[in-house]
Amino acid sequence: MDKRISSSEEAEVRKGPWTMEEDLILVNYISNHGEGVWNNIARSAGLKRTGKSCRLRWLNYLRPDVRRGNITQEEQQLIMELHERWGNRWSKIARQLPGRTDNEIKNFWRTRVQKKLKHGECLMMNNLMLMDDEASTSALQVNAAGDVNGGGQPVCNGDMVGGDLQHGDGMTSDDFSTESNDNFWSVEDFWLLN
DNA sequence: AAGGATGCCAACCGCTGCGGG
DNA sequence: GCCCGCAGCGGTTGGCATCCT
Repeated sequence: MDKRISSSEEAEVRKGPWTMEEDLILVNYISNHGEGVWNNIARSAGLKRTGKSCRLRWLNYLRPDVRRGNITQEEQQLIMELHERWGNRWSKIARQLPGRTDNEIKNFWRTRVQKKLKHGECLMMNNLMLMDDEASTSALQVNAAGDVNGGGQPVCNGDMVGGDLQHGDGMTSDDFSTESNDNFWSVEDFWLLN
């Protein structure tokens, strides 16, 4: 390896949260030149980011068709079904949900669904342990392996409807605006700016 | 009101597959 | 057939926000 090059390049590469300026540069560049080889985009646009990082930022945040905000009940249902069918194929699942990114779905699954499932599993385990020690372990294995199958899904769905969805339903448009607040800015602003 | 715990999300990292030279 | 570079994917982490005690 050429240490000279790698060290100087490393010093150039920026990491961490994207600034508004960087976002603007990337959006402008892509709207002018279109998508292409990401490493070239990063270089040509004058961004001190890796192509990988640019791609991720574009796909997950800056794309004009990206939908942000709460996952709707229909989407949750669909995610459940697709996950049951395909497992952790997030990109595949995301393609069935227009405007949603694999990252978003993955995060959604990990933070909410999985925890609900875990909770459901705990409740289930408690019940089973009351019934029979041996049976509880085997039942748990089946549940864990089958993910949202069987016992998982009802618990999850019911819980979600009671918990997250009362958020989601009541907040849809409102939440969209607050979602992109703080140090982040609405993507629509970008496209308006452009 | 303050501090700690928890949840959520953006971004990074490492691996894999694919296409071109 | 092999090597290299790139894109895409899934897992993981860090930091901020919110909630709870």
